[in-house]
Amino acid sequence: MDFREKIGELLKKQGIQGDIVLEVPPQPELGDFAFPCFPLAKQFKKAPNAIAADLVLKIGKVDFLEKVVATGPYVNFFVDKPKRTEAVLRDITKRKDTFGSHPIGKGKTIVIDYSQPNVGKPLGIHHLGSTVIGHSLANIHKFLGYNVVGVNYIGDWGTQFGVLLSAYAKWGDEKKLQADPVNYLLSLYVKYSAEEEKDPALHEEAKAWFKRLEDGDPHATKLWTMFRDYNLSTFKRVYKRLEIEFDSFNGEAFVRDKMGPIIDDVKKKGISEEDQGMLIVRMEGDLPPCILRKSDEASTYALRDLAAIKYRFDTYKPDKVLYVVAQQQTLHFIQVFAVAKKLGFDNDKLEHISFGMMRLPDGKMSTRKGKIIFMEDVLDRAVEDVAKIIQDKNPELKDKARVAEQVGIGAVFFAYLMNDRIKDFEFSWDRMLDFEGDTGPYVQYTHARACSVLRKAKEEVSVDANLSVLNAKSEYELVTMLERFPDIVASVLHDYKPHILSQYLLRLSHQFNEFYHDCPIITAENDELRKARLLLCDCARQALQNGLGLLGIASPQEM
RNA sequence: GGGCCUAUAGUAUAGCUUGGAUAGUACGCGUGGCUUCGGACCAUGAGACGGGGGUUCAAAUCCUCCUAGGCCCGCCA
Repeated sequence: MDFREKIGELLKKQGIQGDIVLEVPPQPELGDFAFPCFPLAKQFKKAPNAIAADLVLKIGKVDFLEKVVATGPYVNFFVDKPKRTEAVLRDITKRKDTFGSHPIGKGKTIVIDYSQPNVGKPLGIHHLGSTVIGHSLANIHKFLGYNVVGVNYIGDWGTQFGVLLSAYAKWGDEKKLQADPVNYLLSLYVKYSAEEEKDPALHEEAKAWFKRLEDGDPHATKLWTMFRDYNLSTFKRVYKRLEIEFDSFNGEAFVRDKMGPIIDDVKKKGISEEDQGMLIVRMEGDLPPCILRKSDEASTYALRDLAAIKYRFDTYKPDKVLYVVAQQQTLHFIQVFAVAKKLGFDNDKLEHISFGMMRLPDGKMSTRKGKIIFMEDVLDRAVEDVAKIIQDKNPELKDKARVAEQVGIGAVFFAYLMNDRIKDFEFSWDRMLDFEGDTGPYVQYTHARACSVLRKAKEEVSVDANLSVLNAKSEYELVTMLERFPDIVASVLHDYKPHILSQYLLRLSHQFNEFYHDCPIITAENDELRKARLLLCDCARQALQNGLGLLGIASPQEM
């Protein structure tokens, strides 16, 4: 039953023209849906209040509506609550894990490029944004029927490798490397960056090393392979912990043998030109040119991105390719997408999903300067803190370590995903390690609480319970909140903003807890009411679980 | 110098796409609630739309100028 649609038809019959936009009144007491009459004032040459009153009289009595009243300039519709409750809860019990999905992506393929850490540096907390946004967008697309290709475009090529190779040639120590490869490589990188500031010649040396690597020098290649393998295995360990799986780890190095055709093509199409030894493509307007090849003939990341675009179009035949990459690279993607268009790719399919900077209270993070917070350290501390709380509040809990992991990671993910991705994010331990109020653990707690009630009820939830007994305000408001879930999920993809779902889950949790406090479930005054409330409780539980899952967050049954 | 983004209580933020009723939430602060299903909870109070113009019956929301902050602007990614 779509009440919106039916009310729309009703208004059309009264001679209302154009798109009928129904609002939801700010207070539930005002009604379920509202029709503002302001825009009609000119057409009918009457005051909006009079028009509203008039419409109420004309509409009269309708079977699916409880009543229709004019409140000032608004026509407020009160729907038949039992019918609405019935429709919503039956849908959830029928759909279960798939509640909220609709197959709008069926037959479509989407490539999502996210996380993309750089080899030579450990995963830092600044990778959180791309990783969790990309992951949740991948989950939601899958949920809506898309064929999703999750690509982790590892930064395993480029001048930064020249830096590592050059540094290793100068100060390398194989024993230290083997003892702790990731941290050792990081220390080499940091040291080289510091020296480079004093002696610019080192920059040229690094570029030269990268050129050797790109030209296939066996020694450079051997070291590169070793460095890459060390890092990749630690990356994979972290992703496993985060329960994130990629379909492809094809990074920049993967496309290094696919750049030739791009060079040939830009030359053939005459869109490139040589400038001071570089190969560039001029942009329209005031945009700076896109550099494809440096004067030493080494590739740039723009060229590699173009090769990756060709590979992805050829291999996956995508309907859309999303680049979940920080806002700083906006210009880069404008340029690359523009060149892609000149090369004949449909660049409407390419979209940069940008997000704000992760910053420290005292400024920018900088791997070069060693100002970096490691992802694993944040996870460890979050999990550790959660473990203490569990020890304190629920010492009998089974599987404590696993639950602590789920809740700790849930807190970190949610802390990032709850806000609009476009805003800069100032990292603070307090923010990451907060488990009360508007947080991931609050939503998880609400879910666990619902599970607890269902467990203690010691009876199966009966799907044919009589729902007309659910008349309390908090019951009905929980139902209307649940009703919104499918639209919320779909709207995340409208702007690729997972925080819409996070915010919704907070509101749903608040609404559930209000219901929980107002309405005894197991100890309800009669059997009929208990069965109906158990069903409602189970439906809320299901929606919370589905929603958290889409954000990549676990829903433990106890915590 | 040019371009992109951001600005909402003490703090962190939602609402801006598609203008509409009393600007929502959390932390912190004040008050209250466990003989009832989990207090990682609930109820309640005080507290906010950067500034100026404009459009409109109506602006946090649209336009414009200004201010402040962040990011980017040919051989890093």
